[in-house]
Amino acid sequence: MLTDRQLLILQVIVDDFIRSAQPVGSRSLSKKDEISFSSATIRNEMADLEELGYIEKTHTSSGRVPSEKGYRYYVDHLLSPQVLNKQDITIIQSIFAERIFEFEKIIQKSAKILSDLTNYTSIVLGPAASFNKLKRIQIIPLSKESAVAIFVTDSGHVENRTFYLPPTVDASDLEKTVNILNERLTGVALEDLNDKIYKELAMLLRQHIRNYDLMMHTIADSLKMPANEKLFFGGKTNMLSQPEFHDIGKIRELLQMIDHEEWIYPLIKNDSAGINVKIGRENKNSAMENCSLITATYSVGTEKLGTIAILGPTRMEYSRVISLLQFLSKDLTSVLTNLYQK
Amino acid sequence: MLTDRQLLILQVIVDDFIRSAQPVGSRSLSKKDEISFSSATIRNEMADLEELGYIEKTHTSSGRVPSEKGYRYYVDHLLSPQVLNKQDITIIQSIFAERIFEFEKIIQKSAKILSDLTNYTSIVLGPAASFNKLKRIQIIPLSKESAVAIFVTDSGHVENRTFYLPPTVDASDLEKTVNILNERLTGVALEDLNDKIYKELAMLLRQHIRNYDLMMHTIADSLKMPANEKLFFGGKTNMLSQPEFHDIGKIRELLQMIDHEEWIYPLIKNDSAGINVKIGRENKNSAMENCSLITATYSVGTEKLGTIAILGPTRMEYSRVISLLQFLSKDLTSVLTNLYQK
DNA sequence: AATTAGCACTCGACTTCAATGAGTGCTAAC
DNA sequence: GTTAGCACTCATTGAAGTCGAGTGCTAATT
Repeated sequence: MLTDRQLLILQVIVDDFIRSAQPVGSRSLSKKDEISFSSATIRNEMADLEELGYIEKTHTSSGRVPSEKGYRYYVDHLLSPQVLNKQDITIIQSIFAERIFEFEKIIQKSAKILSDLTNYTSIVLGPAASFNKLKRIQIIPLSKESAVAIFVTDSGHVENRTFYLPPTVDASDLEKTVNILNERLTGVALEDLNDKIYKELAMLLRQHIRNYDLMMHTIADSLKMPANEKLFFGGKTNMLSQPEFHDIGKIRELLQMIDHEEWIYPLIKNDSAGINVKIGRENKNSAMENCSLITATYSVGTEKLGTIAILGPTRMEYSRVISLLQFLSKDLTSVLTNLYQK
Repeated sequence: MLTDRQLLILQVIVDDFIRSAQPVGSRSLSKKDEISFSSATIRNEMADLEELGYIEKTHTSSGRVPSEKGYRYYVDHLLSPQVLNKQDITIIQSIFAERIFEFEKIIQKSAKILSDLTNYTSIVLGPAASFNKLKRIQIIPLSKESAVAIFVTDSGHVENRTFYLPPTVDASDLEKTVNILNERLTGVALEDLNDKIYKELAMLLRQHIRNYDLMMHTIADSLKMPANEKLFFGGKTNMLSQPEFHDIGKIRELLQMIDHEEWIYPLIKNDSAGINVKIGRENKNSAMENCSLITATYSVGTEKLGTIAILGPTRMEYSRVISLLQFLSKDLTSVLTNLYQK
C-alpha cells in the first residue's frame, strides 16, 4: 500500500515528533541524513500520507504530526527495536540485587525504577492473591466480640480480616473449626475457598460444631477476597512535565483517573501475554485521549501473574519503553519462577 | 493596636477574598452591608493595614489581598466559629454508620469524606501501630528457606514479615521459640519488642534453643517495625480546581510532595493536641508556600493516636474546615475510645 | 514521468498600541 | 475625622501589524 519512501517519511516524522514534540515540516525533514530528496517531494508525499490518515496538520500551514493511525502503523511495522544500554540494564537488575522475599517489595521497586527510567508513569499490577494456595488459617480472638482471621498463602502473602464473633461461640468450637479448615483447605487457591467451604465442609462442620451455621457464614464472609489485585505506581506526576499537558483540565482528568484504582484495572487487565500497546483512544477512555499505554505480563512458570505497564503521552518513546518492559518482565518472570516454583 | 474599624475591614477583606479569590477594592468594600463609611475612608484604613503588613497589593493599583500575617491574625482573632449544617453532620456521622472493626476502614472513609466536604486535600495519619500491644506471634514456615512471622495486636492490627530461615533451624526449636515469645511478650507494645527480646529473653532463649543466636537476630530483625504510621489521602487532585493553581510548575511541586509520604510526616506530626493551623510559609516547605494546613488530633481515651488534616490554599475556608475537623476528631475519638478501650 | 525550484498564500506566535476600567494615593472641602 | 474629587497606575482586552515556518500548486528540469 505505502511506498518505501512514504514509509521512510512516516518513520522519520514519528521519530522526530517523539523527540521534539514539535510538528515536523518538509524543510526540516529534507535536511535529515536519511532523506535524499527535496522538500517539495516530501510535501507531495506528506499530502498523500495525510490523505491516507497517517499524519495530520495542527492547522492549515503547520507541519505534520502523527495521527493515532500513524502511531499504530509505526508501532506495528516501523519500530526499530532498541537495544538497551548497559546502564539501563544495570539499573533494572538492581531491583533483584537484595535478597527479597516479598513480592510486594519487588513489585514496588519495579514501578519506581520503571518510572525513573522512562519519565513516564508506571503502573504495576501485583500478583493476584486469589491464585495463591492457602497454607494456613489462624483465628485469634481479640475481645469478647471480635476476632481476627489470618490467611497465609504458600507465597508468604498474608491476608487478615477482623470480624464480629458472637460471644455464644465457645473457644473449643472455634478451635475445632480452625483445625478442620486447616486440614481440608490447605493447598486450595484463595479464590476457591468460599466455594469449597460451602460445598465440601458444610457437612463436616455440622457434625462437629454446635453453632455450625453462624460459624460458617462468619468465616465464609470474611473470606470474600478483595476482587482486585493491588496496584503500584511510579512517577504519578511525571506526566506533568510532558509538554502536551499544559492544560490543567486535561491534567486533572488524567491524575484523577490515576488516583482511582478501579478505573485502572479495565485498562491494563485482560491483555494477552507479551507486550501490548494501546494508543490514544484505543484505550476507550476520555482521560487517555492523548496517552498511550504499554503493558507486559509477568509470570511464575507459565502461569500469568500480573502486569507491568507504562503510561505516557501518545508521543511516547515506544521503542525504548517496549524494550524496557520486555526486559523487566522477562527478569521478573525468571526471578519469581526461581523463587516460588519449587 | 488595631482599631475596631481596621479589624472590621481586615475581616471583611479576608472573608471576601476567601470567597472570590479576587483582590478586594475599596469601592466594593464600601458597598457591603457591614460597612457604613466611604471608599476613601477605607482606602486610608487599607493603607494603614498594608503598612502594618496585614494586607498586600498584587500591583500598584490593584485591590488588596490578605498577607500571611493577615490570615494569621484572622485565624487567631477574627474567626467567627461556623456552625456546621445538618447535612455536613449527617455525612460525617455516616462514617461510623456501619459496624466496622478495622481502624483502617474508618480512617480511609474519614479521609474521603473530609475531602469531599471541603474540596481540599485531606490527609489522615493512621494510628501508630507501635503503640499497640502484642496479642500473639505466629511463625509459619513457607519453604525450606523462608518463613513468615505474624504479629497480631490487641486492636486487631496484623503485621507480617517474610524472612530467611536457615534450613539448619529445626522445627521443634522454632516452636519452642514461638512459645517463649508468646509467653513473655504478650501485652508488650510493638515498639518495645525489640528491646525486650534482647534484654529479657536472650538468656531464656539461650537456655532452651540450640541455634539461639541466629534465631534471635532473625526474629528481632523482622521486628523492626516501620518507623512511620500509615497515611491516607482524600481528594489528591482537588487542589487542581483551586484558581490559585494555574501554574503547572507549582502544581507539580505540590503533587510531588503529596506523593512522597516521607515529606508529609514532618508537616503534620509533632503538633500539639487540638486544632492547629499552619499558614503558607509557616509550614517551612517551598511547595506549601501558597497552602495552609489545618490539623487535628484524635485519641483513644487520653492517648493521642493520630492526626487528621486538611491541605488547602492559604485562601482556605478556615472557619468551616476548623469546625469540620473539630467535629470529626471528636467523633473519631469517642467512637474509637468506645471500641477499643474496654 | 518523476522530481524540484519557485512562488503565493495561510496561519499561529509575537509585538505594539490604544482603550478600558478597577483600583490607588493625595488634596482640599465638608 | 470623613469624604468628594481627581490625577495616576497598571492589568486586561482587542485590534493591527510583522514574522516566519509551513503549505499547495505550477512550471521548469531531469
